[in-house]
This record gives sequence, C-alpha cells and structure tokens, in this order.
Amino acid sequence: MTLRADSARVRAQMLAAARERVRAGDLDLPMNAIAKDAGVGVGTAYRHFASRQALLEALAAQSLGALVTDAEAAAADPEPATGFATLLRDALRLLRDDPTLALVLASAQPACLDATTDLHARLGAAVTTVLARARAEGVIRPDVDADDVRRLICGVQHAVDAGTDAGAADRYLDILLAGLRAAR
Amino acid sequence: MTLRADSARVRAQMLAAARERVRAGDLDLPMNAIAKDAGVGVGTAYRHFASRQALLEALAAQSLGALVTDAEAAAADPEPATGFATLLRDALRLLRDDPTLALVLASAQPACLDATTDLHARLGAAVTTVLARARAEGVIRPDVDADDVRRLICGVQHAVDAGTDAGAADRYLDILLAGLRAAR
DNA sequence: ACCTGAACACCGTTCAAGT
DNA sequence: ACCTGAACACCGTTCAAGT
Repeated sequence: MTLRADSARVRAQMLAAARERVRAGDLDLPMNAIAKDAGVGVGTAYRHFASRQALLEALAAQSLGALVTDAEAAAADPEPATGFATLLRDALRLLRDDPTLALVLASAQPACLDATTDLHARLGAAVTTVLARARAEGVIRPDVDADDVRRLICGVQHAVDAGTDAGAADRYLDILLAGLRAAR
Repeated sequence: MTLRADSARVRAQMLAAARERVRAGDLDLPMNAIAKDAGVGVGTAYRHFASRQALLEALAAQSLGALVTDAEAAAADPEPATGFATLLRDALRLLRDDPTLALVLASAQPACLDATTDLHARLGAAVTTVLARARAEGVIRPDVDADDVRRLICGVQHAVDAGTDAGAADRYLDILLAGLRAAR
C-alpha cells in the first residue's frame, strides 16, 4: 500500500515538475532534467512514463478530457449551429491555455497511451455528431468530417502561435467559422 | 581563387547533403551528420553555416524566393481577386513541395540570415499590395493584413500535415478563401 | 587563411547494481 | 519489487592543433 502511495506521489511530482516547465514556456520536457526536478532517478521516471511522448500525453490528458466534455456538450446543444461554433471556440481556448494539447491533438502519429487513444475516439464520435446535426440544418459545408475539424482548429492555433498579435485568435476563429459556413 | 571555388563547392555539398535528408523526410538536419555526408569536418560546416537555423534558412531560400516572385506577380494581376486567390494557392503549393519553407515562414523568431530578412520584407510588401487591391474591390474582409495571410497559410499547411488525406490541401485552401471573402 | 576532429555540455533511453 | 545513477549513443557548438 505504501508502495502504491509512493508510486502515485512520484507520478504526481513528475507531472508537476513537467507542468512547471511548460508554464515557464519550455516545451522540451527533458526526462533527465524533469526527473531531477522531481527528485527521482531517471530510471524511475521511465518506469512511470515509458517515453517523452508518454509524459507529454499524460500532461495533455486533462485538457484533452476537457475538450471531450465540451464536444459532448456541443453535440447535445439544442441549436446545432450554436453547438458547432461553441465547440470550435472551446477547442481553441483549450489549445491556447495548454500548449501540450496542441502537440498531442495535432500529431498525425498514433498515441502511445491507451488513455489518449480512448479520448481521441470519444472526441471523434462527439465531433461527428456535432457535424451531422449542423449538416442536417445546412449550416456547414458538407465536405468536412471530424478529422478535418481537428486538423483545421490545430491549424488555427498554429497560425495564432506564429505571431504575437493579441486579437489574432478571435479573428482567425471567425475566418474559419465563415469558411466552414460558406456554401460549397 | 581556388579557395573561392573550394568554398563554393563545400557550400553546395552541404546544401545537397541537407536537401537529400529533407527529401528522405528527415527534417532534423544534424550538422555533424550532414558535414560527414558532405565529406567535410564539422568546423568547416560551421564556417559556412553559423547554426542549424542558418542552414535551414539557406535551404528554404530558394522556395522563399519563388514565393516572393509569385507574390509580386499576384500584386500585378489585372484582377485583384484572382491575384489574391492565386497567391494563396501558390504559397500552399510551395509550402507542400518544400517542408523547410514552412519552418522558416511560420517562425515567429527573427531570421538569422540577412537574405531571409530581405525576402521576408519583399514578401510582406508584395502581399500588402495584393491585399490593398483586393480590399479596394471589396472582395476580402478588411481586418486582415499581410502577416495574417502568412500565419493563416502556414496554419493551413499545418492542418494538411496533420493527416494523410490526399484532398485536404484543396479543401482547406477553399475554406480559407471562403472565410477571407466573407463580409465582416 | 582555412580545415580538421577531439572535446564539451547536453539529451533520450537502458540496465547493472543496489535496497 | 522498486529505485538509482552510471553508461551509451547521440547532437549542437567550440576551439586547439594542424596544413
């Protein structure tokens, strides 16, 4: 039992140390340095997180979970068009608040944690529902699926990140919404 | 004089070795490995390219130059709306053909080569002209400047890269054009 | 003058040795 | 069982030593 508690503590310390670096604007996440920050040996760090990518996914899991929740709420919105717009707005806000989410969500590679795969699947299902409802009302172009939405919102985040303009996020989101609304 | 010729040969060999790695899908560009590929010592490699970033910018210079040429042609297009659409289409094509261009164009950091800074400046001027003419005809939203266009097209490239769908590029470009056309 | 490659500081990851 | 940290293979960059 103490082992279990210890293990959980190490995991929490690793995540806290990593998040502290992310908060400081450093997305490198070097395992050696984070292990030292957390006060554990490198080997222990690797027993908890099989790779740098696994640590990254664990960091992003909370934001990704929040996005899933938002998407499922959007899928239940009485007004399909509102649900769709809210989904994109929430996604961009979460992406901007947590830079690790952008790395995990934009990745074309398969996830290395099962939890990430599961969250991705739930997200895809919810977004598909949001799109189906919006499409049924004719408020979005028909040639866009859930994966397109994932890629496009990550693209908007990338564009926002490529500069320092404070108002860019709202403007780019507006451009994307207008582009998706437009008739084919 | 032979020194000059030698120097040019080393530079060309470095660029060829680097481009070969890029062609093979590897964007890491490790100086040590590329120096070895090119048959020169690491020190010599660094005498020609002050840093990895300098090598990257040198690689991207050709594509960036082509983009400038395209943008200047677009600025002279008799039909402003056509010039604008052509510019975005050409930019995305160049970004997709040369992955190093995306890295250099999307960077929020200042360039490390003067040549890159110059090309960026010429690009900005040409795109500003394209936008001014399109705006005067009322065919694009007025709250978008040349830097927004740079960031947005890099965002589209990022979205295209985040998946494997063959038709994504054309679709995403169409979405961006529709979004920019839409009235405010 | 220009080149070379050993060297330094780093980083991801592994594993023999300890408790 | 679990932990540690030395060790390996790497990479960016520098610089003393050669030509």
